[in-house]
Amino acid sequence: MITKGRQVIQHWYKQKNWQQFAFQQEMEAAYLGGYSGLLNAPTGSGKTFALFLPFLVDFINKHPDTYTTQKNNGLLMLWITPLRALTNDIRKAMQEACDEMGLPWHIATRTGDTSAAEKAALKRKLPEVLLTTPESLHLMLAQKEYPKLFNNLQVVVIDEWHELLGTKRGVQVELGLSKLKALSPKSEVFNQVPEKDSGLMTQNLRLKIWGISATIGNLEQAAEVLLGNNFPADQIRMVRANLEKKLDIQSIIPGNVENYSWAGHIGLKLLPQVMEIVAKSKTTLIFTNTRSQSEIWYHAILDNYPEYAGIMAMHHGSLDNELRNWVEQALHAEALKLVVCTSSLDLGVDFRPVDCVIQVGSPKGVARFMQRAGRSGHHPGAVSRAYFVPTHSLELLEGAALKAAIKRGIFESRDPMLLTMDVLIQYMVTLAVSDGFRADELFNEVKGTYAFADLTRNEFGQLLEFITTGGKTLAQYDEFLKVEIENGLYKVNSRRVAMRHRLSIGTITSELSIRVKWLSGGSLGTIEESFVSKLKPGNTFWFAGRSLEFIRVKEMTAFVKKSNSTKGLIPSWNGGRMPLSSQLAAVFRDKLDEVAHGIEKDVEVLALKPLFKLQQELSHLPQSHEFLIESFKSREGHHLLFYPFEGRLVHEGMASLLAFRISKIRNASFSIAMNDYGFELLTDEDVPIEDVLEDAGFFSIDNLIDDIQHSLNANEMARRRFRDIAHIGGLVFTGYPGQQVKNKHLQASTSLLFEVFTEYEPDNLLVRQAYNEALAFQLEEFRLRAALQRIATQTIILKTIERPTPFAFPIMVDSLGREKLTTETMEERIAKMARRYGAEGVGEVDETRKNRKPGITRKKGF
DNA sequence: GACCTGCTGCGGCATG
Repeated sequence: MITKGRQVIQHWYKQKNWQQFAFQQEMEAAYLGGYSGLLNAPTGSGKTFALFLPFLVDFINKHPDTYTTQKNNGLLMLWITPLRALTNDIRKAMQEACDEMGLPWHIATRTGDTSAAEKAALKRKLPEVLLTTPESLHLMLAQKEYPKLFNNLQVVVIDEWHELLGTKRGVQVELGLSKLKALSPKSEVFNQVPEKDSGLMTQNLRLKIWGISATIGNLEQAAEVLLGNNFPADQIRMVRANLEKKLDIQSIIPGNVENYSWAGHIGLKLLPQVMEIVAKSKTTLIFTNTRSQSEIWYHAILDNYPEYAGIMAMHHGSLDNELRNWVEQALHAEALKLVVCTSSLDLGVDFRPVDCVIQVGSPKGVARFMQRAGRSGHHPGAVSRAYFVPTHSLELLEGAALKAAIKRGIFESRDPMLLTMDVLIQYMVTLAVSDGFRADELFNEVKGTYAFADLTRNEFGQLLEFITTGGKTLAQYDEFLKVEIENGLYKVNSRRVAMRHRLSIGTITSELSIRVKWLSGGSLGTIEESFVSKLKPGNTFWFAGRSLEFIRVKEMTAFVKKSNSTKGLIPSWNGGRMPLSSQLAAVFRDKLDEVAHGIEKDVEVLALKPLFKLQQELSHLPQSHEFLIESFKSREGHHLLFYPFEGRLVHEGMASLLAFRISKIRNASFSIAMNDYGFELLTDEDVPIEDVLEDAGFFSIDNLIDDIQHSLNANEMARRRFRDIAHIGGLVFTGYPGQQVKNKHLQASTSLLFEVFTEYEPDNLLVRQAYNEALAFQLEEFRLRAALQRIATQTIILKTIERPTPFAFPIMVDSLGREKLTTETMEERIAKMARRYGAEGVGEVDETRKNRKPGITRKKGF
């Protein structure tokens, strides 16, 4: 028999003239069956309705006669997204559906954009559906009597779970869910875990938890993390959309690879080819890897293709929100033909008009490239078109690797974070701020999460002590005594502490930046202090796609006016440095192995043939069982080049490690340079590399941690990590909104705390976390270990070379920028380098490098 | 306080 709910939905589908996909039906069955789990579906696949509609069917089935009149049902569905903008879009879609079906419901959002009045209204009258962010959920948990809000809660949805998984925001979500589970009726089932598929379903578990995730390498684990390790295994389902998305990927191949840049990261040489594609497409997104790169590209297009003025825009994270919103709307309205952007457009609203995506430079990962490619061709059945633009010759092989990886269905995993004590401390204080908590209860709830499954009672005790007394070290400072214990209830009584805590909920930390404003008012975005300090009044710089004259800085604001000059500096920002993912790196090595075996089925490989031929002549093309080391002498000293093809972070760690191990045999100091493919050790000493290689321990993983601690400034890395940890854990207060505490002070205070802890309480959990994070994320220890183990099985090919090879050249050029101060421009120096080594084959280096000033001394290994 | 190519994301008071 067809239920009332199904009937209503079917009718609605018909009116909409929509078809229901198989996975949507599967999702509905799982939902109505009372399951929780993970929906694996890409954006633009109707995933929102795949979850929302079953929820409506369920409700209508339960209230078949009153669903059109019944109001004030309390909060039934909580929908969490990582992006504020998404909450608004989804709200609109849901509200429209409810209106059309005659449900008199209120769908609301609650984010940082919600006004105080609206927030108060939400408390008085709960909406049926609330869309919010992880941070706002925790702010709700910091309110008095918060459990009342969730009295009627039926389901929590975590949208874009893959984006949160692997971050501290993800851990925050886990903790939030653990509380919602504990509040839900029959929550005791969470402590009795039946066998999976035992056939005995734990009945009446009312709260359902569903995650929505794009495809990642560890979907099963993603579901485990989401639901926690105390979730009844018989109530978990995985629903996969399996929508065949047609993807058309092409690499843009430079006309003459031999003359294409051997090094560089900007890629402007291919501008004409790129613009040909743009001209042929309706709407194009050009993705660049850095904010300054998008400014550079935008500027170059305006210079060379002035006809794009007015139909082209830019989008990146340092531009003002107003500007970005305008761009997004204009994209929707088909008013733009081209947008140059960074990953700020990776996620978010669907831009239907977009029919072409161009990726400039390595996307560094398969999943990221897929995500971006998917921004084009959103119509059902449409083909997503994506182009890859290499910024230097060897990068072209990444194009072949990307295609192969996608064909093989390889995706990166998102590794969940474990035992992040800073996030737990923040959560504990959050609960203490509202209704307070009892230690044993909370310990059990928290143990149910994936992140804190291994938390010991002793560690938990240390955290309790920390928030009540400041712990061993800080006990004498009042400001760390936040939480009081009253009859076993941990509670914050001070209004000041409570207020300050609410102000600092969240796990995202960022540097203080300088706002760019017109003299006449109106803000453009933000730039960094270090860039502003280079400017003198009257200087011109390019930002937000405009030529600006710098007037002055006042109170963290740089005032500017319009400039007519077409030349000017382009700001750079200090963003994160992403290494090539290990999955993409592995396929890249496969491709290289094919090359070494003379397999030339890829257009990219075919185009690169002359380059590889030269590599073979000058040195060697390593097969997968070989590890290439090149050595040569120059006026600069002795160069050793290693090629693990394992991403720059691993190379940085391995370079320091090997330098340290060499120095144990022979006293020498090294300069280090690296890119995603390999690294260079440069020294004045004549290192007997053959002897060093004979030493079995050279690539060994024995004493790895110890050697790393000696070779790298591990303390410094941990100290920097500790800054964020101290912020999140609430050890420092970053100031009231609009009057941030100066960075210098914060640095000084976190640095001081780090030292105090290290000295008096070396086993402090937060300090330990800082070291662990440095090891895991800065050094990618796990990957480094795997790489060393791989190398240990490979045959080492040591080649003495006369001049830099195609493999070596990009690494050496990267190191140029770090060399001693000279008056030569980058262009002159590269030309000189090419001449010096008689590298006729060496193509020109990227245009934009010409203007870069040489600066700063070369980085010392240790 | 280092970065030299270097991303993204959120949140926020005081008061009788």
